[in-house]
Amino acid sequence: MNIHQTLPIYENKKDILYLLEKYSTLIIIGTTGCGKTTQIPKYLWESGWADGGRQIVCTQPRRISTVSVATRVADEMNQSVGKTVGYSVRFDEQIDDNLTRIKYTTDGMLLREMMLDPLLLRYSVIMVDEAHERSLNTDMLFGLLKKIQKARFLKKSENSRIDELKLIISSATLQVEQLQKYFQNSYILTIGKGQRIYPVDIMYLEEPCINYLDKCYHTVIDIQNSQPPGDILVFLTGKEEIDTLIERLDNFFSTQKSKISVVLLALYSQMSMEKQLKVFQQTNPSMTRKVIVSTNVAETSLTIDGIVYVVDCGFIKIKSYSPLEAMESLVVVPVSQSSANQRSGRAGRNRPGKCYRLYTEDSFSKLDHNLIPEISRSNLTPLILQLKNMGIDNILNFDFLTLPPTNNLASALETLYKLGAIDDNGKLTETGGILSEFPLDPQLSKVLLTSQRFHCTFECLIIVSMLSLQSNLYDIQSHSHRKDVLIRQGDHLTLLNIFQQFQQSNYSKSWCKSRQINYKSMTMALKIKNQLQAYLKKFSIPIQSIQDTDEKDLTIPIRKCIVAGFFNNIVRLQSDGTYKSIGNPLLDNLYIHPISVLSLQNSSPFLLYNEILYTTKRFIKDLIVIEPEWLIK
DNA sequence: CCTACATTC
Repeated sequence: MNIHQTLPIYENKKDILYLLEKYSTLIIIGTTGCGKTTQIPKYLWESGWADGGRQIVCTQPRRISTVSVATRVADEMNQSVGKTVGYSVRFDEQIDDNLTRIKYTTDGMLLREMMLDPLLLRYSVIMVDEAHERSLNTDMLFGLLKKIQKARFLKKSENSRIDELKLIISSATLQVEQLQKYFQNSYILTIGKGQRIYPVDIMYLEEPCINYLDKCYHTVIDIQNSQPPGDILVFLTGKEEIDTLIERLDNFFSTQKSKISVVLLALYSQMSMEKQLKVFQQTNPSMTRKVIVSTNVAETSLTIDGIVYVVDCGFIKIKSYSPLEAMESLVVVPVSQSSANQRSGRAGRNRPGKCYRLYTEDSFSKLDHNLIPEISRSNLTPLILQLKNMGIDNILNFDFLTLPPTNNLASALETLYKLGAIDDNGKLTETGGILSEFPLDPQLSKVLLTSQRFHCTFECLIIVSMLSLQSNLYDIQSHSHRKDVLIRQGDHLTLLNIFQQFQQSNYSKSWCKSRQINYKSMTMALKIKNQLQAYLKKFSIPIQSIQDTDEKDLTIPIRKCIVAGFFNNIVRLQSDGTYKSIGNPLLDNLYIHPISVLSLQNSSPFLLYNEILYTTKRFIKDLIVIEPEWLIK
């Protein structure tokens, strides 16, 4: 028997093909490992869905899984990836325009494609995978795909060359009634459990615990002292908790003698690749026991073999957005039932396992089934600009699976209006059209676009690339490691200097390391810069440097461009030494974050910030000094 | 003086 025929999905092959002929949308429920992601596109290809130059596309929420699944499917077909099976993610593409019939891509990439080909006519079937995660891009895809499906259905009657668009929505959880109602003429198909999943014993606390970090500590020690060999995966909410637990466990185990020694490993996405890979290194289970203390990365993004015990603290750190303060922040909230189940499932990949939930069974039953979708707790400015680009003028009428809070929609529209991206009627302007094409936050695109007028595109391109990094630039906060790169006039100019010196060092890893600058972040900034450069060329924007002008203070034009994008983020010095927003009365008592170069010495009456952090105080960071008269425009 | 989940174009 062929190995692929042992996957549970094989039994459903005929059903899937039949149901897809009959219904417009097929909703497939199947657990991880059931083979839906790898096998369904292949079945469709075999049965002719990619004939006549058409393609089958399958979207993923993440880059890594997109590349790895495409590679695996190509491998199963004894081909290299980029022939019949290809992938397309940002910065990396393996597609042959003539040969590729099955394409894996990120949902963000498919959204980009829609801007060029609004009906996505090359695709006969679009499969949206991991729909239960409800990522921002997945939710946006839902609304747009539904619209495309309708439009193609209507056009089909007038133009025989246009095909109906078939959708497959695949989800790991059972809560799909909402999806079935949402997609017309849809059908739910449940696929048998993955054969490779073993049973996991779930243990709850008798009494709720006060300090879950403490409870984690004792639970790990108990497992080590009383349970047979097998690695442990602990879920916590963030880096600091992880480091604390590891330190405490290290102190304990270093004084203990036992037959099986313990290896303590942290896991979070900010870590360097080398450190992450340690988690995957095989150890001899009769000699050592790995204890991996992780954030949510291990719940969805990374899968580690050999885990037998899972310890679940019951909490998760998520993004939350306040439109009134125009501020995103992170909050710790109880996990959802589906997250908890996903976490416990990590214990049963290789053999039966155990999961210790550090809360009571009663608390579990009271948890929400799913978290609030990301679209309801995000800044929607970029998303709405993209919708406007696709001709969706009335955002309130857009068919969101979950309608985001009206406040978030309103504040996004207001920002777009102030940026000049939409007009009084809410229609996309010419500027807005250009802004939406850049793979950037609209405010950053605006800085870049404005730089043409001030002849400093070369400098702004670098600053914008550095600002659009989502991860930490500095490994250690202290300035003392970076004295030679700091520019006292502001953080943006420091970012520019860091990038240029990094380039002069020939992109040296050790140059970064000796200054405690994150190398991963710097290489990402370089990739972003190169990509943006291509877009500038597309819009015929020359990359002029301010150095080539006869400007006296070279920083003034650069600072003016930043104001053009971030005019909402201006603060004024008050008599007590704190800053207050000039536009938003809610933003008061703001302190300069110690990581800013302006924390070293500053008494400027007006500053512009790029970020507010709400920790012990409200801190503003990524700052430059500005002149109030620049604001009148 | 310092509280960064995870993603994506």
